Amino acid sequence: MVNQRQIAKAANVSISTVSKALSGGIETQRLNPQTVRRIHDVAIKLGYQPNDHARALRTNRSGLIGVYFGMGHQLKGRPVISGYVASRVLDGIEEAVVTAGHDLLMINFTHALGDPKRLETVLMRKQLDGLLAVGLSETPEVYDLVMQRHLPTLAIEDLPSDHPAPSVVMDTQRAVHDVLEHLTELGHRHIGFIGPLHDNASAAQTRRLVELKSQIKNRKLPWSDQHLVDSSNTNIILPRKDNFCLQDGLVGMKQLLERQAPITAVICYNDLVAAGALQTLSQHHIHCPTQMSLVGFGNYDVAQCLWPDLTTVPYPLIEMGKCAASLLLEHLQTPDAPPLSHEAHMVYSDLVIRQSTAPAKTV
Amino acid sequence: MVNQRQIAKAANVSISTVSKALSGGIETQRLNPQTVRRIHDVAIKLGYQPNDHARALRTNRSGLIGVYFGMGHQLKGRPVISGYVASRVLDGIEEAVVTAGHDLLMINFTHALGDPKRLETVLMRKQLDGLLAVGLSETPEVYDLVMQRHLPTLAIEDLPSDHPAPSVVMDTQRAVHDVLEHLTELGHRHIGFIGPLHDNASAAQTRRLVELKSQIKNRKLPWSDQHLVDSSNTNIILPRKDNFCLQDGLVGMKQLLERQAPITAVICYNDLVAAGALQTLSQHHIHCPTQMSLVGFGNYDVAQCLWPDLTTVPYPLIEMGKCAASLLLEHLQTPDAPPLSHEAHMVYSDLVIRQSTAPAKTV
DNA sequence: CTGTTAGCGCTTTCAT
DNA sequence: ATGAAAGCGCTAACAG
Repeated sequence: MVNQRQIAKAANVSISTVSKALSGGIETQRLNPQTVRRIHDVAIKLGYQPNDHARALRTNRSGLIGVYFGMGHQLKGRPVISGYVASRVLDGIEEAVVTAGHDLLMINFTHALGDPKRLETVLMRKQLDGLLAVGLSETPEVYDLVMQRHLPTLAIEDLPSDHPAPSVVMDTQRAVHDVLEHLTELGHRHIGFIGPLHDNASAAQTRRLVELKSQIKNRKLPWSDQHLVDSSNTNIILPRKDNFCLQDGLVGMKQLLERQAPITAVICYNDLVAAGALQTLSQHHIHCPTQMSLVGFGNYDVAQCLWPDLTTVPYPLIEMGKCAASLLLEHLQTPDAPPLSHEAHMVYSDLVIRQSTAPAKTV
Repeated sequence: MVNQRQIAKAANVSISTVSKALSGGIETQRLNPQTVRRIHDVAIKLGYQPNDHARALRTNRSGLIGVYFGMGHQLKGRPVISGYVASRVLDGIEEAVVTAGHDLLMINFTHALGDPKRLETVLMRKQLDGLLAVGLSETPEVYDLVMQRHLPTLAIEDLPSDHPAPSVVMDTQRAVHDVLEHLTELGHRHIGFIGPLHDNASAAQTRRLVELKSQIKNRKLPWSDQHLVDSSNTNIILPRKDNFCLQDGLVGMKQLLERQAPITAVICYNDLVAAGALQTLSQHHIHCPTQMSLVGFGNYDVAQCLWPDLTTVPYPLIEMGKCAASLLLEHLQTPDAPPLSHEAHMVYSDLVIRQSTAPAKTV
């Protein structure tokens, strides 16, 4: 393994000159350009790569960004990273972090559910430069920890409600707006909503319903308990099995139909739910979209595999990961930067209109 | 940040005694148990955590495992980690690595497609202890690199065909056996196969077809070009868009039907393809499973969302990741271990029988 | 059983 | 414009 000493010897300079020449910073400019060039040439010829551990030890900066996933992403020992949300966010993060020349260290709690100690441990041992956190709201201790240690941190999507942290979130308001705009343009007025039928709705899922209610009210569309199915409303709490979202849709749509309300369009809290709803519709011989329009959420792969394929609001998770990572890295690269802004950065993506929505039947 | 010196002072011992006491190894046992206990107490009271960089610098072992994804996982700039295969494998790896007290460093080539230099760089800078590689077959240079550097490496699923590397793969033979057993028990004899209709079949996908042909022959089932649709066979090469697998199924099943062969069951190279095939069937008013049985591969989420839901062979990717990581870590923890065995470790998971397969029509 | 010492590779004053 | 030297926190060889 070639180090600076060997370069120094080969280039006939001292080891500290080598360090300065290769640092690329202001120090480099103070050196004789010829010396710098010579050192560079030697370094390349010898195939030099700096030792990140030595550098980290000396400078207290590791070049590592940590990724933390809250407990919601690993409920009941289920895998974390292959989850819909986690994998996409991670993809965005990875792209931005690697592009910026940093490296990504996975930290999570698969084996220590709800134990923020693990994060603290990694933090101390690995000297993380920053943290990206998905699902902070469930573990305020983690938030306290990073604040106390002044660890630059950005929350993604799911931030502690009581302490507003620097964060990147989806623009739910706009999403709901676009869905309602689309449906009302098609002539729908009685619009139903199928929400989580289990006891573990995420902050983002909750936001969707709150926002929907508010905008439905603003638009003066009809709304009552009849239009909504979720566990607050029905006392149905489905077990959270592998296919729990699908079940929510199957059961939710059944509920909705039994009520015989004059609903012509249903919004589902995600695409899997919509898939379940679609199955219930076809079992009841109700044709989608001519008799009932359906809107999903997320633009999952499933959305394209169904027939009819789903009109849906994409959940720009990759973008969100990328955005959060970029903001964090920019912050880190600015010396004496002011603390990260506590206002949420909004990310959005346009409604994808497919075959599951059609004009409302004119009665 | 508390270090060993502070512990030494507080416990009235020398710094090297602290190191020995906390090492947990054979050195610890040579010390006075009382001293060890005292040092431990102090360490805990002060909240000591070792500095991994210092340790790595000193010992040349970083405690880091790298994960490498080959180019197939990031075709045309598409995201890597959120891919079906990558995310699941990663999940298994993460679990095993973190359980064993190591940490996971993401390395990949999102921004340096086909550039093994990037791996080399990370290797040198970060002193990786080992590597887990998914998709090695596409980049033999990477394989050469790790061999040359004696970096303990385990390939997952996709190994270089010419040089057999230590690897973990799915037991394709058994998978195909179980599918054929199931179908023949149901009375099917004319069995079709829809393979990749694009020019980038993975090694695993190819293996499935090869194995199928071989076992069909052994069972003396009818087989001809009529039973197969893939790009070698039809000159159809679909563009690899977002939903390319679905398209393969849509188009592939159409081809198969046009041939009017007496096929009663079709195996698809994955569940998304089966989803496409199902759509084509319903457009042609052919009922699945009574008129045509369908078998998928992978047990994707989609498989459960379809109607009928799919009989499918699960692809035990999480298990495979876990298995590979465990093997690697075990190897690393054994001093003077012999090189990793070059024989492939097999992982398997049982056929999931759902609604898309039924007895063959007796003509 | 415990302490002294050297040094891993790098950055960073401080001198020259 | 360059070099000498100190030291980041830890481990390991050696000495006592």
